[in-house]
Amino acid sequence: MGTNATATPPTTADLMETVAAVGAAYFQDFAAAAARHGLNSSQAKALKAVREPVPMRALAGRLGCDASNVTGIVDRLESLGLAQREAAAGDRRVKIVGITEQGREVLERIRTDMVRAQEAFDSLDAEQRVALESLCRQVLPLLCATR
Amino acid sequence: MGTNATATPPTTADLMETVAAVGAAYFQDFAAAAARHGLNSSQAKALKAVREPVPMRALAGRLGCDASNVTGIVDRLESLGLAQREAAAGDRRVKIVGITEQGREVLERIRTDMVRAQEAFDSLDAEQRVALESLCRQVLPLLCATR
DNA sequence: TATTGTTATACTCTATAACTATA
DNA sequence: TATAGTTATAGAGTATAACAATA
Repeated sequence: MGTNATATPPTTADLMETVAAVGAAYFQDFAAAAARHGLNSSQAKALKAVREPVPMRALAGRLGCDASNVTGIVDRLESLGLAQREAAAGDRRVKIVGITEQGREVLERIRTDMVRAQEAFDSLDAEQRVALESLCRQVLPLLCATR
Repeated sequence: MGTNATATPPTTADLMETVAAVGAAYFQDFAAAAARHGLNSSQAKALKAVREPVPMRALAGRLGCDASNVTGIVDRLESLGLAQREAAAGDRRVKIVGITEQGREVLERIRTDMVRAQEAFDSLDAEQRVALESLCRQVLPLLCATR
């Protein structure tokens, strides 16, 4: 049941179409799971990003949005007890955002709440997992390269 | 240079993380390419969806948005000469949206304008393409399943 | 009476600019 | 003076509700 080397390989355009469909479906599943926990996708993405403490401004960079938005996003997480701001030692201007124990639990629940994604990737056997992970890792740096 | 069967397979959680990163990077590339052609991602997604003519309401379903938004989206495509509305034969309430020749050209240019995605998937050899396409196709129906 | 497409309207998310407090 | 975070504000995208035309 390995890869069929004789199959005609898809064109780059075909591959893009298929990968786009997977990406879109995955994101939908993610957003729905986050919503069930009272978070929109930006807030959930931020919660994921603060698993290691990070200054507000750096968080904006990670989320790819303006720094002014991060205030509201972190406000929401903090009001739910999922993240917390701490003053940075050394520079009293910066605040460092970290995840709380409760935040970690919610993050974990969101992931297990992504039922479709769970089923989809659980359906892959060990060899297929290795293959998919490896292909994604090869493709990822090229996709992220700054031009 | 085939898959390494002895590598420890990633957990489902790891796999989800990696696939999410690929999906996000791909979408960014797509949105940037669309913007270079004067379209936002919704409009570009709609242009892709009307390669086969489709009624306004059905288009809303495909885009996963409310029908009221489709009016503006198609207005934009029509004003750029990329799509056109036609009265449906048989039911004078419905309008069918189709792509124009110019629309097809723009769609093609958007794809070739996704330089990072092009490079990323061009970097895969024939065997890797077959493998990635096949894995995506296995996973996709599970990801899209209505619950 | 139900449905299609449209309009009017409100809400959410994001970006820009101005402000404060530190450096 | 420059920078981190915040606030005020405006813009874009989306959803809800009401409407006209048609079924």
